[in-house]
Amino acid sequence: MDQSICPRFEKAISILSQRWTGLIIYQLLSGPQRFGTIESAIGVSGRVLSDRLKDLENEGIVKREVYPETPVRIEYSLTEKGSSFAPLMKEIEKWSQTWLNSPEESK
Amino acid sequence: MDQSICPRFEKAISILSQRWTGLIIYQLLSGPQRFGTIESAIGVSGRVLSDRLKDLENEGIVKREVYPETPVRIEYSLTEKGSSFAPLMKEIEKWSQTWLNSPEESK
DNA sequence: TATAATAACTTACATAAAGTAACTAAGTAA
DNA sequence: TTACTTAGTTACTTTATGTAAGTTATTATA
Repeated sequence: MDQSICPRFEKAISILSQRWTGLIIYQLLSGPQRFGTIESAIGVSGRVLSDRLKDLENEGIVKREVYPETPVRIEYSLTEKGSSFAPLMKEIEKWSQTWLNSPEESK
Repeated sequence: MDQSICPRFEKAISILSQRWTGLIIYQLLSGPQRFGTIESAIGVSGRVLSDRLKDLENEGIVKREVYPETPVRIEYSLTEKGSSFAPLMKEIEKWSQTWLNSPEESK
């Protein structure tokens, strides 16, 4: 199959091209948040959000913290590795503002 | 569902988070290429590559040109809009080189 | 005591997206 | 007439995602 694409680059792309991961990271860039907040902010289903957060935790991008209040509060936040996506997100924002005009016409 | 994410940003993310589109754009950044070349370079199936190229053409990101040689040669290339992904790709590369170390351990 | 509320998930099931491999079309060449 | 090549498409299988109900733990309320 491939013979020339850098495996690190491919890995990075595979993270970003998995549905929802980009938005989850973007969302967490605005600070630690709970499961339900992320869910309703980006419109992902709980089933998939649960999967993604586990994946991102395994990648060392997201950190999960439990606060034993009542009811329990669990907060997800970005690690340093996760926060390092900020410039990338800025680039996406920049691209979108330069090249995407009417938000309507995109169906 | 969501109430605060910029629709342009969301659209950009939705392009990038669709499987294969990032790699297809990246691949085309090295110049115009034929269907079969892209297919084997990134390891995507023809069925999906066909879909994606149509989508990207509709988005104005990719251009399709027919050369009636024998057998016919069809070349896909990036439009200006497509080429403008270059800085974004550079950021992904940069991120991957900073944060992804051993290409093995990522299974 | 029993019922209800809340957050964070999980499970079972249905639909959509992607992979695989065989097939088609057009234009030669053997 | 058969075969070759590129660029797809089609039929079918597997995987990913969506939907909605259920689970667990803890506390409040009737």
